[in-house]
Amino acid sequence: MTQSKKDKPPGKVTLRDVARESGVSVATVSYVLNDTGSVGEKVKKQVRTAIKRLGYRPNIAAQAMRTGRTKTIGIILPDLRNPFFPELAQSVESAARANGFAVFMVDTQESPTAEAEGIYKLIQYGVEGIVWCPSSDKDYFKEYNGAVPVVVIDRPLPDYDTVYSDYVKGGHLMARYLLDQGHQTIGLISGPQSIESAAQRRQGFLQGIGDQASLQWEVENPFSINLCPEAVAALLKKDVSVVVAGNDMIAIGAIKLFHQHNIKVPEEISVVGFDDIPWSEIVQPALTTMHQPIGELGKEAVNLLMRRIDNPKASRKSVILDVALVARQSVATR
Amino acid sequence: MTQSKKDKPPGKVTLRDVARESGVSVATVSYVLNDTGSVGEKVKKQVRTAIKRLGYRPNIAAQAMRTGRTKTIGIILPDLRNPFFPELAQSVESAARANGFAVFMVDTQESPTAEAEGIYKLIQYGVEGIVWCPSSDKDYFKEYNGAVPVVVIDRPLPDYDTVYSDYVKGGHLMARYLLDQGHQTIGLISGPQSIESAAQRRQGFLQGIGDQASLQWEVENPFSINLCPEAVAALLKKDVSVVVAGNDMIAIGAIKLFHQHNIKVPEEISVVGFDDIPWSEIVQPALTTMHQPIGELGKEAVNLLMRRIDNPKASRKSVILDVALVARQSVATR
DNA sequence: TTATATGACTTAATCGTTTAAGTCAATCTG
DNA sequence: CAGATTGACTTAAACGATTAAGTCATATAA
Repeated sequence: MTQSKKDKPPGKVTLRDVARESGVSVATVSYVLNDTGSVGEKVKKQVRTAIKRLGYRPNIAAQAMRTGRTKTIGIILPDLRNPFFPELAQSVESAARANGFAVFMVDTQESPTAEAEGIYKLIQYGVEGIVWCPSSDKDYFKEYNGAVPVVVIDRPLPDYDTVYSDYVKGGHLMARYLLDQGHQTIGLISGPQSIESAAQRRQGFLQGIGDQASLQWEVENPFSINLCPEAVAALLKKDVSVVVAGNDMIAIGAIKLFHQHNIKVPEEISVVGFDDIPWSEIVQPALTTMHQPIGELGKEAVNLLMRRIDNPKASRKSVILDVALVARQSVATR
Repeated sequence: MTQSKKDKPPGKVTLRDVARESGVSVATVSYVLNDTGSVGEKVKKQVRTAIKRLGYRPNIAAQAMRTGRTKTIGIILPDLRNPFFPELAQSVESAARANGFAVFMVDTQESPTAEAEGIYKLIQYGVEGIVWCPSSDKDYFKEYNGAVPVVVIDRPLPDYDTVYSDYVKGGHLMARYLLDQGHQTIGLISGPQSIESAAQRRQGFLQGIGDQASLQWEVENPFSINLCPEAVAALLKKDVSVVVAGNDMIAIGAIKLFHQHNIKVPEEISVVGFDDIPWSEIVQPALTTMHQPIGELGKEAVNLLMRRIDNPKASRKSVILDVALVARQSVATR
């Protein structure tokens, strides 16, 4: 029993242990840890070496209970298998980490109940804020109103801090580009119009086109690689020179369909997407699309969240990020 | 001031509030909450309605401090942008949630320092266990030895519970398949041989081939879509009928390269991968590859972790999951 | 010189739970 | 009917940190 004190399981070293080791009170140790109070240089040194020697780490749960701050945030995502989200999650996590926060991830797998439960759980775990990518248009936070700071990503909801890309401009740019390339007949597969971001893309695009080209048909499709029968039927009419998809997933679905039917992209029909997900580079032909700064979105979301955590009654703020066309090989010049 | 008690911020309702509201002691409330101790039915009812009325939720930080259990685990990933990991993360998160655990995600972005820091942080946050996908072959847990249960995913490390796919069998199956398809000349781009999983794939494949076909060349490449110059040079020799890649990312890199050089896949050269990541379905031609049950991996990892959390001194256990060939269009019959 | 401020600590209350130990009536035992 | 048991609670001590308030020399001011 020579070292009865020392073989505590690591990570279970407490403030009290450090205090005993360095011969001062726990308060003093806490003061040097937080650099508050007033502590003499000599004692500071002693305490710090004791901390090193014992390998002390503050217990965050205890800290949280005392101060009410958990130094955690949550991120709620619809589906990590959708290639848009991993990058977002990554950027949120790294930005949070840079701010000294850890992040709870909840992937709702598009289930509304999971979304509601996830929010509930996160609040229970005491997160100081939540980055929320809504999977439906339901506002599950209403019932927890103000319980916790929230910033909404990718969907401009009226009651929250939000961050999203300039979809309207994106639509515009895409329209101009296609006109410049000489396209006159257009088919549009837009995303679910109940989703604000899908609606804005559509609106921006239509405005951009004006009466300079004709919209042959338009169908609505989920943001998915799987196309609804109406979309398939429309695509196979082959009466347009370019298909404009609500996002890259839909565009890739269209490319796959064309390939199955031996329709050459872009020689016979051009296809464009929106988002610039990683897939758009590896699909054949590589997809011309509108780049969204996904990483920036995450970073900005965390910024907004930190701002609101510091000042819960700050006025609502939205940040809108810029988009840019990336021309690859899925558009032909007419 | 009619409702001075009721407008506490939600989520800030405490046991004490419930106790006051229902006219019993906090202990009693705790007992009905945990269904321990002995409490009369009538009081139970009272307490429960008080809980409902006030919207009480236990404060996990406080619970954690008292019981030492945080009901959280961590997952450490090398890079969410690598399409292998989102699905894994998703399955881990949902399995954890099913067990009543929340999960901290840390994406190290392949940085060893981030990996070390992440582990450190997770322990500090008091996670009860960690699912670890090592990004290098460094064992950062050694220094925290036993501080926290760990299960290693995808890489069979000797000192931990591990879960991975049957890479050797996968290599075998792939070899047999290619032989069956009449391939005689093979080029191999294997993954980093310092990584156990890459080594096992290679070994299984080579064994499977035996002397029934000739290995024209072999190069080592990171698990990435970007090919090293040696790999590019080898591929462009066009002296093989099939290229066997260490994983799907490498395979897709090869397909891209062939496409750039107008080499037809699979007509001129066949390509196979390993993993069956989502990308392999959308690349052109769709990739023939070895399916790993990624979702199962995550689920099993959580199982192992729960087992070890319940019984920290259980004997080491590894689970090896089955693989299956999925034949798509990137292999031609000779 | 006496009062006062300052610096360097310590004491102890507190955060929201859990839980061992106590209390006290009602019930059971012999 | 006295003593032991049980059931239904309450009291209070933790858990590991933070921090307001207190103590007590020593330095400064008047």
